[in-house]
Amino acid sequence: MPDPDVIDLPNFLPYRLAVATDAVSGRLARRYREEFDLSIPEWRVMAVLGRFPDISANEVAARSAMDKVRVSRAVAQLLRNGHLDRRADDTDRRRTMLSLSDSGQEIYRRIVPMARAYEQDLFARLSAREAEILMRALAQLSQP
Amino acid sequence: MPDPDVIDLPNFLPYRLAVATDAVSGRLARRYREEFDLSIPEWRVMAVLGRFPDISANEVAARSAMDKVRVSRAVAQLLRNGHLDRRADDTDRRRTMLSLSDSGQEIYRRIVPMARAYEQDLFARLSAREAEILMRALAQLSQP
DNA sequence: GGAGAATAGTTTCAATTGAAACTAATTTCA
DNA sequence: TGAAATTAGTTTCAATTGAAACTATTCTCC
Repeated sequence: MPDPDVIDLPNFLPYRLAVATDAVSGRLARRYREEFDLSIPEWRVMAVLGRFPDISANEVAARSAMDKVRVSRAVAQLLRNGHLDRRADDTDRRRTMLSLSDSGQEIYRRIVPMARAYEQDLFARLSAREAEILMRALAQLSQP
Repeated sequence: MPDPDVIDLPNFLPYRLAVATDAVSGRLARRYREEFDLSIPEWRVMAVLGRFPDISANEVAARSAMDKVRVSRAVAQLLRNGHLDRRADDTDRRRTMLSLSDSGQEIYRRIVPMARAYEQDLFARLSAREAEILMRALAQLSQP
C-alpha cells in the first residue's frame, strides 16, 4: 500500500514511460547516426517516404508525429545529403512533392532490416502476450 | 503479414513509445508549468527530494534518470525560486545536501495529488491486467 | 606527507527544438 | 472579380539540452 502523500518516481507511469523511451530511442539514434549519419527526424521522414512515396511535407508531418518545422529541417538536411528528390506540385505551387532519391532508397533498403532487427531484440524481452498488450496500451496512452 | 521490406511507422515500437511519451509528458509538463511554474526536471528533483530528503545533487541525479548538468540547472532554478534549501556537507565540502524548503514542501504537498490523479486518469484507459503488464514491459525495455 | 587520480558540481559551447513571424500561393465569398 | 482568410513551407528567436572543459575538494598510495 503506497503512501498517498509521496510519489515514488520509478513507479510513476509518466516517468517510467519517459525512461523507457530514452533508453530505446537513445540506442537507436546512436545506430542511425553511426551507421547511416541520420537523425531521428531524418529517419522518420525517410520511413514515411519509403512507405508513401511522392507526398508533400505536410503529409509527412501528419504521418510522423512531427511538426512542420521539424519536418522542414529534416527534409532540408536530407536534400543537402542527396537522399531526397523534391518537385513542385503543378496544381498547387505551394506544395512540393517529396520522394526518396536513388541514394535515399539505397539507405532505406539497408536501414529497414536494421530497424526491424532492433525492434525484434526489444520484443524478445517480452512474451507475445506482453508485446501485444504493450502496443495496445501505448495506443491508448497516445490518445489526447 | 507485413511487408518485410517496408516499415510502418505507427506499428514500429520505438516510434510508438516516443509518441506515447510525448503525449503523456506533454500534457503533464503543461500542468506543472501552469499550476506550479515547474519544468519536468524541476519536478523530478522535487519528487526525489520529497521522498528522500537531504541527499546530494549526485544522488538526485541517480534517482531521477537525469545527468548532473540537468540536475544542476534544475536545482539552481529551484533555489532561485526558494523551493530548496542547500547546506554544505561538513565531511565532504564538495557535496551539498539538498532538501525541500517550506515553500518547496508546500508545492510538493499540492503537486503530488495532482500527479497521482493524472496517473489515475491514464490507468483508467487500461484494465488492471494491461496496466500491470505495461509497467513490467516498460521496465524490461529500460534495461541497457 | 604529497603528487596524481578521482569525484561533486558548475560553466561553456554548439546543436536541437518549438512558437511565432514570415513569404508565397490558393481558397473563400461578398 | 478581388479583398480577406487560409494553407504550405521557411526563417527567426529564444529556450533546453548534453558533451567537454573547468573549479574545488577528497582519495589513493608511494
